[in-house]
Amino acid sequence: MALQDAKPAPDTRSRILDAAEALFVEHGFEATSMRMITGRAGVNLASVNYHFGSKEALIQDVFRRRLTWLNEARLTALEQFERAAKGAPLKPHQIVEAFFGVSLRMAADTEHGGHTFMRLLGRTYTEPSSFVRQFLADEYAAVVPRFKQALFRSLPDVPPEEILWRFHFMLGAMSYAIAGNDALQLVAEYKLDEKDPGALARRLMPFLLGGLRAPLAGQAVKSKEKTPRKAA
Amino acid sequence: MALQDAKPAPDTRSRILDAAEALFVEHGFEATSMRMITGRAGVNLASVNYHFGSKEALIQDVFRRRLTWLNEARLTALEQFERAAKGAPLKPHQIVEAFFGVSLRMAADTEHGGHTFMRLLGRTYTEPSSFVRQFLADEYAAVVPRFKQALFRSLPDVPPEEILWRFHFMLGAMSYAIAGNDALQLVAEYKLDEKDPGALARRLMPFLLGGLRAPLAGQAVKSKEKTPRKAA
DNA sequence: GTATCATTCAAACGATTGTTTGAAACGAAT
DNA sequence: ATTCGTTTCAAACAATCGTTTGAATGATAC
Repeated sequence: MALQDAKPAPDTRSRILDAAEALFVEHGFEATSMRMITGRAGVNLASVNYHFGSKEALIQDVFRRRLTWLNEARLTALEQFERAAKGAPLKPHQIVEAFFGVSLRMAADTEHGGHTFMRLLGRTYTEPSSFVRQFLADEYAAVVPRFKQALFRSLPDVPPEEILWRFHFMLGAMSYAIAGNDALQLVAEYKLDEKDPGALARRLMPFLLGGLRAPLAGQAVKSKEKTPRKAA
Repeated sequence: MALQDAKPAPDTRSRILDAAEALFVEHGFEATSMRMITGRAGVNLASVNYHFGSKEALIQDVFRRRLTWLNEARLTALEQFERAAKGAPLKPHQIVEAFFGVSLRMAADTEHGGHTFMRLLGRTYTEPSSFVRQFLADEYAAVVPRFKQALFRSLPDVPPEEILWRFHFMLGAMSYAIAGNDALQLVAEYKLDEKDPGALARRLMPFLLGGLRAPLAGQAVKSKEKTPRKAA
């Protein structure tokens, strides 16, 4: 075929990736069998091992396909803000926007699989499997230090350790907001409105910023740690 | 033996529960086999099916053993605040303390398995397996409405829907803070200090309150939703 | 001692797992 | 038309899965 120069056509490789991505979200890595994947993709069972080598390698490729792009987009967004700032420290909301805003926009893309992937990614942060965690660590190695440094400069009065914790908290809130859409039904009766993918971002970003800029715990008061008295 | 009256002795049942709890955190439900569980517990393979019936039933009992107590403790804490308030609406920080403070105190208990269990619980919110989700929903059925109502009364100016979202965000931040301790290593080089289990609570509670009370998103602006221009 | 109960044990069950194999089918180049 | 490299296919592989079985063991009551 000649017309598959632009779009390589739904070839076996990407059909497998799509099917695996969706099934991993639905059932998890372990509970998703090769036969489920190849069955959904409409390809032969052996083709996964032929194209990817193993199930582990397939899992990694499922992530690599989109995670590399995502992290580059986050870096690009950060650098754009930094260029505009001309050496001045960024505002916290800009850094949050660069990291989490990009993620949420990807999660809002329900057509090209971005939504599915972000659910999978969020779920994977708590994935016990060690090789997945190691893989994630490698993929994030180029991004995290840049954002850390930007946050340190942006919030010079906040202890760096505290900033890292809050970054971690923000990551958790976002991941659950995307991945744990099912868990939301514990709290509310309704689901996330699929018709308005931007709604989550509009609700989450203020929460993240509010948490990031919350007054520090009473580091002066160190009497009893029963109940935090008042924060604001 | 006569001296095993006070402490019912590490009987088979609870040895299985302990081993399963630890292994589920370490490897997840699917990746943890019956043979791993019985091997660590030092009991016969068939004893799981004898005492619990099936692997599914074992999983549910692992949760039930501690979750029932946890939810009762959360309710007790809430009712204590409500009694003291004499009908007046509670302060947000009191509600957060009742729900999340109790959880964090359980997570700080590294000796009696509370820490292990809370990691497992946090991880399970994103668990795809349907029967676990259904089970969690049932266990939370008595607790969630009470806290929802308390929050609605406490924040009469905030739309109820927004409150539910923020409750969901808080749940996510806490779950990740506990369960995703491994994910923290993506961000920081160090781990949570095991010697100071209360540290997490002191860091997390201000973050949660800051997010809960953050100013609402600019619900007036509704121009284009390409890139959120400015938030603050 | 003997009967009765609950529990433990080694062994095996069928089903399913990820992976491998060797032949068949395909497309492009000679 | 024939060769070559790539891809697909049905079938089988050993390993492991959760579960079941029936006999051995233990403790308790008669």
